Amino acid sequence: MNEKFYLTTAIDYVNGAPHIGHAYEKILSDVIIRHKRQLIDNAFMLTGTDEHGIKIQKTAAAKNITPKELCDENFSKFENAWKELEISYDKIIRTTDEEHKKVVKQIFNKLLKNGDIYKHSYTGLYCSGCESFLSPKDLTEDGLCPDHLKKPEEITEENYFFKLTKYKVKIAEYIKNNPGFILPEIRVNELLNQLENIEDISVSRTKSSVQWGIGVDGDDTQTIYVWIDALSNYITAIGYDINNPSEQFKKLWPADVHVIGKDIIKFHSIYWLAILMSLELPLPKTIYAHGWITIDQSKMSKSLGNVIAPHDVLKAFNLTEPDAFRYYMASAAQSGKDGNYSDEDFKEKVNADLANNIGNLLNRTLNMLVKYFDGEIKQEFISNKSCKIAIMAENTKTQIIEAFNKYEIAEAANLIVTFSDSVNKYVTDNAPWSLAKEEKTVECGQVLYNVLEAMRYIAIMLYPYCPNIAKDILIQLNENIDFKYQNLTWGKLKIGKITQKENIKPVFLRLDSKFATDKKKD
RNA sequence: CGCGGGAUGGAGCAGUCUGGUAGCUCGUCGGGCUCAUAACCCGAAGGUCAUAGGUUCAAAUCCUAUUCCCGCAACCA
Repeated sequence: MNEKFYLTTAIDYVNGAPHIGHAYEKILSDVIIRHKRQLIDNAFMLTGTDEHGIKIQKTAAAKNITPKELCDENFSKFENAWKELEISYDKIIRTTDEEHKKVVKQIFNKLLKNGDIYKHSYTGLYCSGCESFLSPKDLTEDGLCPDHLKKPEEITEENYFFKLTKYKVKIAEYIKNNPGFILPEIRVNELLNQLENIEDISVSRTKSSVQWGIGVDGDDTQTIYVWIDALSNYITAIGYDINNPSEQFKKLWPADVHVIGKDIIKFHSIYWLAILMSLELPLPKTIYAHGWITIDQSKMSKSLGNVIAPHDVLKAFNLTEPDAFRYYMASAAQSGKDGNYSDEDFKEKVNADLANNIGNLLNRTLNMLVKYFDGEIKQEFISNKSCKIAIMAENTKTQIIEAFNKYEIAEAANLIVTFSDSVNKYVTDNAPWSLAKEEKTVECGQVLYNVLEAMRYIAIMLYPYCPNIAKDILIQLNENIDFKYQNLTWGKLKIGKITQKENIKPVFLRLDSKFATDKKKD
């Protein structure tokens, strides 16, 4: 297959440790990329960390370590968190990578050469406590810095500016002519309004105020600011080079989707587009903006002290695999909207869907297969593609692919559960236990076959969310571990003796409420 | 009038763009089943869809006004 799919996540600022907000985006992205890998061979996921800037510099100074040491320390926290959550990225880029820094300098130079970057001095109110400029509306009524209660000084600084205004019209046209470029669509108008008021942006800081960053070639006084440094990661990571772009870059670019938070849409759909236009590169196909995760209905913040790390959740519920957390996160919020996390909801949702609905369905059916047929699926049990369950399975599969194309990840998860629901009902309606008693052997076997074949569909469709549970289901069905959609057609379930009593075990156990209670005591 | 989101049975939400019997999950109550992970299936109770007007044969849905909540603008994805 020649098709490719290139997904990127936002890169995280390594000024602290990862929390479930960071995790939410990575899980959504990972679910998408795993789904795409089920359909095509060349699906690539990029994630990374943003490591430059004044805040890192200051935090490091406060801890009496170098900025690089701080970045290394925090980077490994992110790396470990993603490992624990089984985020299957193909590459993780750090903006401190030598290759990245080299290409960012190239990009800056090219923009300069194009005449899109110019030097300009401006005068603003500078607070030495914040070490940054404040706008008049940031100040208190008395004209003081709200954080330091000091009067900012008026100083003049010379920086490089990028001619964003030059691309304003082209960007607006691109957004208008490409429905689906910004998802969810509700953000489009918001963005077009912002675009109206856009001005040229400063793309450097004086070295005297920010040392920790990529320097401008041939200008010792300036450090490249976040826009060009951070946004460029999407191309530098896959081998972009002004003079000699890699094969991988040629194959993957443009990105199929940039998965980002709703707060940074402007930077991606305006700033980033303008930079790409100036570089004369193709533009990304979609910018998908997810909402926030709130904790017990309030926003996660350091000051409220309600920041939760993904590891804490797994630990609190004594989970050795991330599946339940992944499932919950990916189905917590409707596409693009905010979602909420609470221990109660988490427990309720995964118990209901993964244990009671899906897990128990497999369990009850395999038990019947052992009880009535000694674990053997016989040739005469095979049903054809026109049976009710087969049609439902195929429809669900189709709908899931459609939902993923629209990045409706939670909605796709619901389709799986709804299907599993119907199969549970099918079992009750056909009561194989009664058929067995009445010695309607073939009919009973056919019902079990339909359910187990449905389970195979469920396993494969569930895989992007819950890779371990999906694998467990296939193992218990004695199937090959293969999650490609290509092989997902009705009637391919293996026949013969597939299991015995000792092999049947729950694929997901209900979360015991006492774990949550214990956690609160800590 | 800073910008944006929201208000729907006990809880959490969908439905609002494209008006036409108010829906889902969880919880509660009653029943069923007995293959299963205190599971699964069926049924019931419970909502004048924030408020007040308006348009319409018909409004949760469209229009106008009002009230309340929550984000952003300020650590934080």
